[in-house]
Amino acid sequence: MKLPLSRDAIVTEALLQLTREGLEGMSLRKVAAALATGPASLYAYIENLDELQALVLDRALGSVDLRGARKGGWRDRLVALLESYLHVLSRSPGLAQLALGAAAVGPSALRIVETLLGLLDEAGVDRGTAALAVDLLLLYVTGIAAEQSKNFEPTDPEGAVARAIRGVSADDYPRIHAAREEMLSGGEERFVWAIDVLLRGILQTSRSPTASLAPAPAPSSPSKEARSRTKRSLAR
Amino acid sequence: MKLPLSRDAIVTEALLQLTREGLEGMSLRKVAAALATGPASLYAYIENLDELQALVLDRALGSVDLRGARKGGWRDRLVALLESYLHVLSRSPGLAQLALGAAAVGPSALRIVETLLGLLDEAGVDRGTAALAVDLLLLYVTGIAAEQSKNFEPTDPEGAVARAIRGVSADDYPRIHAAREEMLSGGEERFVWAIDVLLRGILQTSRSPTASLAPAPAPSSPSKEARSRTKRSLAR
DNA sequence: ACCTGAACACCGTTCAAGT
DNA sequence: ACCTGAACACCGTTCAAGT
Repeated sequence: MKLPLSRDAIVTEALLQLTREGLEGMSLRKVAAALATGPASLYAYIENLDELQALVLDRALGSVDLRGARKGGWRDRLVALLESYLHVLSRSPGLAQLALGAAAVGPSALRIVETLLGLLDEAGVDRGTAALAVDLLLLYVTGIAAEQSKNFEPTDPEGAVARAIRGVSADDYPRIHAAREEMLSGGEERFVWAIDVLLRGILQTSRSPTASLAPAPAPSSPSKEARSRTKRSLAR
Repeated sequence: MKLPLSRDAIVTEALLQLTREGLEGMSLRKVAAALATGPASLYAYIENLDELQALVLDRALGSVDLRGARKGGWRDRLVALLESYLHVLSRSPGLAQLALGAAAVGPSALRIVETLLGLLDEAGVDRGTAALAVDLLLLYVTGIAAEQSKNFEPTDPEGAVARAIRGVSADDYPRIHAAREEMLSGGEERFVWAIDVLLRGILQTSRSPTASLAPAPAPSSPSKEARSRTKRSLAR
C-alpha cells in the first residue's frame, strides 16, 4: 500500500497488530495483507514466524528507558528500569506472552541485561549472583506483566484467576482461603515490595555464594563505596 | 477406537500428545482423530481449546509429589516439592510453556499452592509475604522449566540462547561477555541456590512488610518454635 | 443429550514460475 | 535477488442434521 516492503516495515506492521489485537491478532498473512502483498513475499526478509516474533519483541524492548531516574542510587535506578520494562510489556496485551515464550536475546534485550549487570555491580553484587539476579528480576517482572494482561481480557471482566481464588473452598484449601485477598493484591506497591524481597535475597547471598557454584569467586572487587551504599539501602 | 469418549479420555489423549510431540503437536483435531471421531464431537465435553489446555495442565500437575521428603524441616520439604514440580514440568517439552501461558488454578495447582502456604507458615512467614512468595517460587521454577525445554529443541542442538550469549560482543556488552559462563550455568546446583536466594529475601522481609501493603498485619502467630527454626535454617 | 459431516474462516510454509 | 499465485497441510469452531 505504502512502503516498498522491507524487514523494518514488516516488523513495524507486526508490532502494530500485536499492540492492537494481541498475540492471536498478529499473523504473517495479515502483515502481508496490510503491506499489500502475499504471505510468501515475507520470506524474502524473515526466516519464519518465530524470527518475526523475536524481532517484534526486541523492537518493543527498544523503548524501555535505560536512563530512568539517572540520578539517585543504584537501587532507585534499578527499580525505575524494571518499572519501565513492566510498562512497555503492559502496553500491549500480547507482548508479555511473547516475552515469556520467545528467548529475549536481541540487542535491546541484551542492553537491558547489560545495564542491570552494571547496576548490580554498583550494588556490590558478585558476578555469579548478578547473573542469577538478572534472570530472577526479569522473569518476575515478565510474569507479572503476563498475569496482568491475562486478567484484562475483555471476555473475562473479573479475570479467571481472581474468580478461582476468591471462590476457593475454605474446607479444601483453608490457607488459600485465608490468604485470598493477599494473593490477589497487585499494583505498584506490591511490585516494589516484590523487587525488595528479591533484592534482599540477592544482596544477602552475594559474596558468599554456595561454594560449588563458581569455579572461583573472581575478584570483581566492587568499591568500598558500593558496599556501604548497599548497607544503607538495606537499612531503609 | 477404544474408549466411548469422555472428558477424561480426551484429557488423557491430549496429555499424551503434549508429552510426545510438544505444544504444537497437540490439537483438537488430532485428539479427535486418535479417539476415532470428528473434532466437533469434543465440544460436548469441553468448552474450547483453552479449557482443554487448562485441564491437561492440571492433570499433569496431579503427579507432583506433595509428600516428598516428608521428614525433615520445612525447608527440605519445600525444596523437594519444588524439585518435583520442576521434574513434572520438564518431563514434557510443552508443559512448561503451557504452565506459563494458562492460569494454573485447577484443583492440583491449588493443592500445590496450599501445601506451599503451609510450609511457609511453618517457616514463620506471615500471610502477605507467603502469598507473594508462592508466586515468586512457582514463577521461577516454571520459568526455569520453560527455558530448559526451549534449549532442548532438536532443531537447535546448542540452544539459541546459549549461542546468543556466548557470541556476545565484548565491546558492546562487556558485562554480559564477562559473565557469560555464569549466565549459562544451569543444573541442580543453580536451582537449589536460586531457591536459597528467594527464601532469604522472603524470610528477611517477613513480619515486617512494607507498611502500606496489608490492611493490618493479621496475627497469624506462628509458634516460637517455627521462628527459631527459621533462624537455624538461615544460619546454615 | 450426544454425536456427526461438512463447511467456515482462518493459519504457516513451500514451490514453481515469473521479473 | 526479489516477488508472486497457487497450492499444501494443517488449525479451532460452528451449525444444521441426525440419533
